[in-house]
Amino acid sequence: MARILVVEDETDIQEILEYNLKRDGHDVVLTGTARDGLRHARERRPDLVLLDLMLPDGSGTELCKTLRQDAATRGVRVVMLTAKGEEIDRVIGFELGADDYIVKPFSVRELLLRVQAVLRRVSTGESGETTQFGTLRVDRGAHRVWVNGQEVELTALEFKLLLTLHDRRNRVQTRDALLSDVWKIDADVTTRTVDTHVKRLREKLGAAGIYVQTVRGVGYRFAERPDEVA
Amino acid sequence: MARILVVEDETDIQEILEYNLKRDGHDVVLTGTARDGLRHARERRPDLVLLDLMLPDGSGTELCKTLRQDAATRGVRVVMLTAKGEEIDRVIGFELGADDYIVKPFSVRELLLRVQAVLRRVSTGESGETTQFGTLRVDRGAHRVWVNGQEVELTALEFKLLLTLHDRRNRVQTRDALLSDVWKIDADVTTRTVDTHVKRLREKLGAAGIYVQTVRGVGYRFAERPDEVA
DNA sequence: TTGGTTCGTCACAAGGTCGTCACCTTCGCG
DNA sequence: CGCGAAGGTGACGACCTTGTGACGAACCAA
Repeated sequence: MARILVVEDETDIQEILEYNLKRDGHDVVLTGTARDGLRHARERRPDLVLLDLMLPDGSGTELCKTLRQDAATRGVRVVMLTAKGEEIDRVIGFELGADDYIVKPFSVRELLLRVQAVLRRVSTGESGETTQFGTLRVDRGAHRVWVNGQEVELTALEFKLLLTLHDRRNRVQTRDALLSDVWKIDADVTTRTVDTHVKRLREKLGAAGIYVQTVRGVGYRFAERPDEVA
Repeated sequence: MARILVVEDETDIQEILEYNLKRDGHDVVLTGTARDGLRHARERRPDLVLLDLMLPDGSGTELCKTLRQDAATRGVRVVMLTAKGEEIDRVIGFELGADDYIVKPFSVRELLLRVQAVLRRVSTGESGETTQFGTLRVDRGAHRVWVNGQEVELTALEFKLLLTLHDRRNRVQTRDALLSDVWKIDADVTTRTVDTHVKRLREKLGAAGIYVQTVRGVGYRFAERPDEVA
């Protein structure tokens, strides 16, 4: 189905990834170091690299950056794996050019779904960096947002909130889910905080604010139109 | 909030789990053997199974595998409980498709957080969450409903009621069964409340309201045609 | 330090939701 | 047909949820 390179030093995680990815019909190669990872990536040009943030011989972020810049690995998709609490978040991950970002411990299902999603974007030619959604354009890497071509200034938190909603569009997100995905692990905030930031986000998005929909008694949903067909 | 099956032979752990999960608003059933666990899982279709690795009548890994393969328990989430030192089985647990694992002795807080996280993925993770039933289309993830392509706005409670009826379609649900499945655990309401909400649901579903059928003296049934029997 | 920005919380108001009740309609049965 | 019971219906009030503006703490750059 796709060629996937796993760069991860913990052998049990390696095994889990190998077993499940192969079961999903992928062609899997395992490496435990950044050096081997880069070599394999250049030689084999995998479709996707699953990349641990913490590696024995260097950080995964460096490798990620290299993969992005190296001509030999142009077009390779990168999904970062990070342990909870590591000083990186979604936004930083995206700045490095990662296509997605998964926090350990992760559910196997979730991982497979994300991998599928990234691969799907590859095959449909959708860019990993910027996405157009209705009148809204988002550039993850540059951290910029436009509504009808007009740039909108968002704070880091608002941007992250928008990304999270956008990435799970057409799915209701409970306030708790948003809190755990957008806010820091140790953040001690109430669910009402989400409301306030949703309000500010809508405000800044202007006309595109209607994409952020309230599902009363449940949470928020990002969708194009009220009657959109799922 | 969710139906949780605990398969664990140590009674003190059982008690801790039961107490805390119930306090979190979950509906909890306890079993101590793999056999009972499987039976309950098939009958009750819990949202989540908390599964001890070491059971008196067989390993939890076997049960996990069975739960994954059995059509009657499709979609059930599994969280494995393992004693320290059973590290090897951690990998096996993931390979078998467990959604998470927790090492004993665990902090109650951590357990509850993990359970929450896994349950949240249930409602947001799965793809292909829309089902077509006659003229009715339901998207669980987005919390949206269409009748003949026209979106219908349901409240959280109405939506849950519809899902519950739909999931047990062609089978009569007594008012009491609906109350315990749809309403909060501590809800103190009369069975007539169900009637009222069925009425509101039918009203909003319009033409598709005929799917919600009254079985006089018993309860309600969700079916395509009035004479359909399961 | 100072000034500006960002963010979390609060209180309030508007409106939505839900449980109940009284009354009406329908059904099953003789 | 008439009766009683079960279920449908409409209305209402209590409660809950969310949007909103304001405020102060924390942070940061100059």
